[in-house]
Amino acid sequence: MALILLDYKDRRPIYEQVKSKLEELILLGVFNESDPLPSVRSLASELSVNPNTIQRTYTELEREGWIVTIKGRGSFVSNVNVKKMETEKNWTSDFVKLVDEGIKIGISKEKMIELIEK
Amino acid sequence: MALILLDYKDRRPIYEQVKSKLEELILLGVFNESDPLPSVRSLASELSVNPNTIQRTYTELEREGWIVTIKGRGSFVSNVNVKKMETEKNWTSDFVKLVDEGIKIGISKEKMIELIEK
Amino acid sequence: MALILLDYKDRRPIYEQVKSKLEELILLGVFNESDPLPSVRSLASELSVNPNTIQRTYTELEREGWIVTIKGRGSFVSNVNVKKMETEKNWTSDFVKLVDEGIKIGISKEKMIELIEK
Amino acid sequence: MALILLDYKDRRPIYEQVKSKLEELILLGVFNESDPLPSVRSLASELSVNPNTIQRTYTELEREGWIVTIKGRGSFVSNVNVKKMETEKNWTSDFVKLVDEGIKIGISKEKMIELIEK
DNA sequence: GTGGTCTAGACCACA
DNA sequence: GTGGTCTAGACCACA
Repeated sequence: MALILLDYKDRRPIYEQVKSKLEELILLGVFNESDPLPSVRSLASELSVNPNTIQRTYTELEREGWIVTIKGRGSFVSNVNVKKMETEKNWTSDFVKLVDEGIKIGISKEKMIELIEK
Repeated sequence: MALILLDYKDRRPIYEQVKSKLEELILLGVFNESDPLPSVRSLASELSVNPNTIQRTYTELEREGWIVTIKGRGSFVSNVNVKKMETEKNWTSDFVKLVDEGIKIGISKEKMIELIEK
Repeated sequence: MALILLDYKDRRPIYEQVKSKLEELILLGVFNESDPLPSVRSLASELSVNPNTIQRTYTELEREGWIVTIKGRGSFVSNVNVKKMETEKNWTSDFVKLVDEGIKIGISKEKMIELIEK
Repeated sequence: MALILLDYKDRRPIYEQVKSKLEELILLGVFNESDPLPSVRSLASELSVNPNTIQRTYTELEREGWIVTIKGRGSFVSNVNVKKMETEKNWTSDFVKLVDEGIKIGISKEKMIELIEK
């Protein structure tokens, strides 16, 4: 089973879809620190997209510190814990803000919890 | 006790701060359908801002269907239930989206519920 | 065949629907000057509505000079020509205004004529 | 020659007169998609009105999708074709309604066409 | 009294 | 330079 599926209805560019899918896989521990990512060419052919598109994904992932690329060797996951904490902190801040807003407009905590458990 | 307090750390314009405060008060039932809102001038003097600023708040609230204004008479709350449903629907949609995203990056439902109950 | 048909989808009050139907019938010459209108009761029962509703229609028609009511005799069409001219004048003024506006927004006279002849 | 002339006999507020004049100019193709509109301040001084008045005109034009405003850059015409279709549709609907009403009160199609060609 | 519009002019953010 | 917000204060229509 493929780990990455492109979504035709998603209006973001492909390189960005692939980028956020890879970030998710790293955060979920499917790829761990120092694990090699698939090569640009192999991932491109698996998804039937142009290698340039995947190249762009990898370049951006490296720029943001998710992976390191070693010439002639490949790309490897890096800084998992830093990234995990960063992402979790941002999400938590958004979540708390939205919960506060919900309370202000009269939505009960029970209703919120129900929405989560559903 | 004043119902509305301006927050100088809030970077939104004053007319918008007052607007969202009034929306909250309507959603929470502090102002009910057909209740008169304070007049433009009286609210302006209570908050020590220019009447034009409050005028703008009321114009936008009317445009969005929160209140109806009768010339020479004043402004009155309108459509409370419609607005309640609209606002709740939008909030719920945002919330569900954020919860999904949280799950994707590995945040447990327990952690989310904890953030709500805190 | 009944001359007046109520329209369920019309959101105006019944007395007003009947009123404008009667005005049309007078303007079109179905009822001529001095002709008697149906009695309040007979028209009410024909349309299956409350006589008070038709009473209101007739009161308003009299107030605006379309008919005269003679106690014990009934209601009669009056001032047909005055009303014809008034109505035509108002309609023409609206029409000319709308045509001007159409030209301003780039609608050709040919297009307008086509809309009429269709 | 000035493209916009204020009409002191027009009882609508200035900001609204200017607004509908600009809409006409866009519909007639005097301003095309992506064209810059005059800046708030320059149009205000050209018409000898307060910049706030023109500011209001531009804010409403943006809210209704006629223009897009880029802070520090200026305001630009947008969505010409969408707006053309919208406006034409509304006008046609009003026109057809008025023609129907005219027929009901006994005005001949010939008379209508004459009013248009005059 | 109420809201609606407008002027004159300041100050801010963005580019 | 551009637009966005705000103050201070006038004058109008409506009731």
